[in-house]
Amino acid sequence: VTGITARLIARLEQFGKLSVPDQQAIEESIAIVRRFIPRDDLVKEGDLVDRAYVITQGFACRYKLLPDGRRQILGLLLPGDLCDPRGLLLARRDHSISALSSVEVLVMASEFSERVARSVALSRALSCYALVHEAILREWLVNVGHRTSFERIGHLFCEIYTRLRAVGLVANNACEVPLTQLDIADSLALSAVHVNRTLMELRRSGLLMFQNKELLIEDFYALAVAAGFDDTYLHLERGIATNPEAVAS
Amino acid sequence: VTGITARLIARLEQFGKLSVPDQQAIEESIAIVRRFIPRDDLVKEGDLVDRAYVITQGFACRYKLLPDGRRQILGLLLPGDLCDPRGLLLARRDHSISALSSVEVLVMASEFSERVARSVALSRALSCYALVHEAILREWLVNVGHRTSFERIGHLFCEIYTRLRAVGLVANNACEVPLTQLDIADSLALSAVHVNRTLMELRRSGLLMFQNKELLIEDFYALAVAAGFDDTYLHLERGIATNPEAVAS
DNA sequence: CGAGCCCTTGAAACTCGTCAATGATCGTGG
DNA sequence: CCACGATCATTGACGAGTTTCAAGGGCTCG
Repeated sequence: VTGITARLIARLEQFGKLSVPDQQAIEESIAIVRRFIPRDDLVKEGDLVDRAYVITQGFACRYKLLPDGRRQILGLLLPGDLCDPRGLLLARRDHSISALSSVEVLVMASEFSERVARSVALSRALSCYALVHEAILREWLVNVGHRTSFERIGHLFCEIYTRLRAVGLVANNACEVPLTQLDIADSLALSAVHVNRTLMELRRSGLLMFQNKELLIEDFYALAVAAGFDDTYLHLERGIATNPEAVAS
Repeated sequence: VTGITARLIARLEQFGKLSVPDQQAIEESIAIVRRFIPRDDLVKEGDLVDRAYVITQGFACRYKLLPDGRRQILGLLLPGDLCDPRGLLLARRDHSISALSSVEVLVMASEFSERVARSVALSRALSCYALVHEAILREWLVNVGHRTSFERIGHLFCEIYTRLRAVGLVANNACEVPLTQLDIADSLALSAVHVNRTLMELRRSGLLMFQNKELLIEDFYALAVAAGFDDTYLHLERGIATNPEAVAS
């Protein structure tokens, strides 16, 4: 648990130094651990939003269900991701969150939001954090809107790979990606059938392997080029990630 | 100008009462007026982000250009919209903003962000505001991903109509929408040719008229049903828009 | 009066979705 | 221990929605 909070703090400090009390606010706010199985909803649409939480294991996703029963996945929540720290600001959530694999989360105490409000640095860091996720959402719109199925899948895997690498979950050019082909299809607005075919095409082209929930990318650069992936939108670089002038202020 | 700030304050107060000093912080932060002609960039990708501003007249959009020259519009900025109040938090912007019609904006003074940081209520209101725009972005993803061209265009017009109505720019079931068919195409990830054809289909079906930058919706409810539009994601209702528990805290 | 932008229309090509059926794997209970 | 249902991956054939290419016309503005 300490490892997770340390990592989370490091991640938030990417956007500006946090004081010791700020760091304590995070550490002391961790209340309980909850576990979910695949397809379990962590939060349902229409729920009164409640606590913030941190994903510690597994993949989850934000999604909306359409009247015809189809599902659009709106974004992935990976280990280390902080969920809805400001979520409690809006009355009703307009989408749901569910587990894609078995998932473990750390639920933050309800005082957390008050402590955040009291700290300028913490508020600022969480706003930055939210901005990054908004940037990811924008990139997904571009992905779904303007890329071929081949590029879309490649791009999604580039994003996952890069985000997992940032939290130390990539080894030997490989990482665990517990997504079904249907999950990928719903993320990219493709049919599962077409994802299957395109996945084989990607494998044949040698750009990636994806089997048994294991993603292997031999030559990341080659895949990135083929998929039009540019990691700027993930705002991962420490130091470059924040506007120096804003930090100074 | 006072009308605009009054409206902006009212809009932010949707998310919680603002004190008199908070309101003054907004009023006194307005620095200069700038004007842009269509296709002018207000902010370019890669720019060091700078000031916040308010659109007072015209339509602008966030967009990304793809390597092949195609453009994906990521969201519309309508009169009354506040732009990037937290924008200066991230070092480099990952997208551009340009004028779609002739546009007039009020640029906020650079102290604005400092004054926001000092006020808990203002920070909170701006976070809510950002959350609403994120919700709109999510709905766009659903729109592009899972709806037919007929529904997509209908949905976009429903959103524009509803947002303009909220700022008093709808009269006699009509409003000015200075978008070209190409703008619509780039917003919805369709070709301009197909937008043209679908627009005629919409007109023939009697659901809407769109000619000479003028949008007319006789029976909004009928269009909303046909397009699968549900305005929840715009979080417009005053009072219902915020979580009472969070307000209390 | 010409240039540029926008709207309109037609025909052909293609990507991708739908429908349908088969296998593979796995956990559960009989 | 095996049968069963469930979930997921795979494959083929067909059809539909959209894109692309191409060309023409209307409008505005310099």
